[in-house]
Amino acid sequence: MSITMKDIAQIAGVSVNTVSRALNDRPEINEETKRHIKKIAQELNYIPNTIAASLASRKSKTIGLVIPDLCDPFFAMQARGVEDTAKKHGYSVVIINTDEIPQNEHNAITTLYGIRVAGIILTSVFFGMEHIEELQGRQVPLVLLNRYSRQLDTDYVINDHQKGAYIATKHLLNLGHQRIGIILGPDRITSVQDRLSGYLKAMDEAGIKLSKEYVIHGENLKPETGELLAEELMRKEPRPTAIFAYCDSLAIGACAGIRKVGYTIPRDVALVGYDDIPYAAHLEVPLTTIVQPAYKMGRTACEILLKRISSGGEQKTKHIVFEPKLAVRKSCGTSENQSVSQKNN
Amino acid sequence: MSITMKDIAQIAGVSVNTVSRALNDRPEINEETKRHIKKIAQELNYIPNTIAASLASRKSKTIGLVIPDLCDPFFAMQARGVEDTAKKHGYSVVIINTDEIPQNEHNAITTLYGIRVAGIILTSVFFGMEHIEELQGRQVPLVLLNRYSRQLDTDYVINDHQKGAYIATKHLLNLGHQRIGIILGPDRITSVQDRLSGYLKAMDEAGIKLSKEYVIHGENLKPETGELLAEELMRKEPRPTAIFAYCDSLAIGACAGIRKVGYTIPRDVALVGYDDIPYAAHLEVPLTTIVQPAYKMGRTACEILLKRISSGGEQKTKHIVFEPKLAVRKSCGTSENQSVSQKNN
DNA sequence: CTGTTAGCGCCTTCAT
DNA sequence: ATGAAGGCGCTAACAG
Repeated sequence: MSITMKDIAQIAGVSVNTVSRALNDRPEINEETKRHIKKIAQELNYIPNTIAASLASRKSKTIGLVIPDLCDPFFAMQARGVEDTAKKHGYSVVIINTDEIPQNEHNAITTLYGIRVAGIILTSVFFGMEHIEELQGRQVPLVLLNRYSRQLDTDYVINDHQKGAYIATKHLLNLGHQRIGIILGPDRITSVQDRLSGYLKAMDEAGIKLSKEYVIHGENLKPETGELLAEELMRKEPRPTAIFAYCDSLAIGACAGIRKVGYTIPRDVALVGYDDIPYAAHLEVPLTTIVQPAYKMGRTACEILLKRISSGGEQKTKHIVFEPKLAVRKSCGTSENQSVSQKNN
Repeated sequence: MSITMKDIAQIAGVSVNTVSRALNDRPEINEETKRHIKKIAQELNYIPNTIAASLASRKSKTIGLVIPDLCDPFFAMQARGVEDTAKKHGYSVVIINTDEIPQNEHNAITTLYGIRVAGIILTSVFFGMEHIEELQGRQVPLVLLNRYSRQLDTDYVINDHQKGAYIATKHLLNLGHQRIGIILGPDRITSVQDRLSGYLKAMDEAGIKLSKEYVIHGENLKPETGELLAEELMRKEPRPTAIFAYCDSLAIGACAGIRKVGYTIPRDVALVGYDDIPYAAHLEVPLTTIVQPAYKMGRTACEILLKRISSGGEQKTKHIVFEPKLAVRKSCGTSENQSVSQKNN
């Protein structure tokens, strides 16, 4: 079958163990024999069987990444941040998409534990934390990305969802809008709740009594969903003059939905997104949005995970919170047609 | 540490072997004891150690996906097609990005072989085929995605690159354009060569003597690169009246580049992309492009790979070629300002 | 420094 | 239908 240390050992006339030591650059070995063994391995095109090594050492060199949807550029960038960092440290990453479906997330964790990954990054955003407790019980190093838990003591890397939503809403308020609708993902997602709360806070501070009609949830974060939700919102009476979308993917769909029912951005309705995916700036109407450093967040999450893996779990939990920033583009109108001068809180 | 079959065996008062048979639903076992064992496993929250199983059975349940860049929506969609399909069949997928760098691709293959994946999908598009021969030598099932090899007998799933480029170029020619520039990725990528050749064929048929100045290659497929290349192209004298971009990512960058040097799409220059990523239709100027069914291609590639894995490699190689389609949008102008009536070849 | 002895957790013969 | 023995390829103690 495939060539093994045993083969090399026989050729070199040493024990398997010595081969192992040579190939793993252990200190307790003669430089000479090491070179010799390495040369033979080279010639035979030997590639070590990582899974056998994992089994024997109880140490895996792969990590798991559980993510809602790779097709969403925001998550894709985070995934790259993770993968690049993992690779740099000799780790591979198994990616599993969940489409925000709780059962999928649970299955993903089971699968990853089955492979005995060295650790898991949970980017999916299901509100239930049972899986997580289970993982903790199984001693699997874990980092939450884009979400956190108040009850559980885990590392996490997030953006300040509430603040971001607050800034976005405030921006719209400052432009003079009052009837501001919001389109969101499923209620079970923690960050959906956080961003909603930021929105509510801003509305409340502005003394605006909000109609519940203006807050609507979709089943997922895909553009198609955003389209539907925006249509629905624009058909309310009176219709909103501004919409805040939970994320850019929904916002992109919202653009289409708004257009479909005959309205124009920003003339009839202002739109703000969240994430600042690379396409936001290039849309038909460039999108005003909240910036998150997706790649960096992925990298950070991975670095923390790797640290926790190598530290054997004995270290204080880390909580990294990135600051959201507003990127003003055309989807809320230019300064000429703004009612109030824009103040970036 | 983590609970094993041995633990279950002790509790159930049977041999490890029997546990294995029960949990794997083997036929040669008493229904009664099977139920009993499964119940115990359940209660203990047992999750089998997949890697131990792999080592013993010499069968892995993970496949490798080598991809240029997850952040490119086209590849992301293909990746999802692969992942969904793999998951459905009980496989996990390890994704490795290469950024189109040959050395990265080689490393990726080594890594994947190291974890003894059941098979590999190579979406990266390096022209060298040495790695592939090596894989074949190592008997690793392999499917090429987006590229193919004439010399090597491997499965592949592609879109007809040459034809797609031909259609795109023809579209521009039919609109009356003569000075058509083309911006491409690195020359070592097979599909870059194929699309270039489709473009050249169309130009040749139209009897247009082409200045080599209008054909430019970039180092990668990122929008930033597209921006640079488009700028360069628009500064030629005389400047092109149309640009065909190797892919939508480059095209999106090209939009920015064209704008930067003071020109407007489609008034001053027409633009055609390739891939039809989800954002193409929503751009500042909706992009005319060649449609590829990315998700389906990923799914198909994965299905073929899984078939080859289960067939033990004994089956004829499969070559799937998807037909490219033109999606006409605004980036080449509306019919009013077209010089020639548009004929979709 | 190197070899020997034991596994890692599971699957695969072969017996029974 | 079940058990015992052996091994997958490697690492981890020990010896020496």
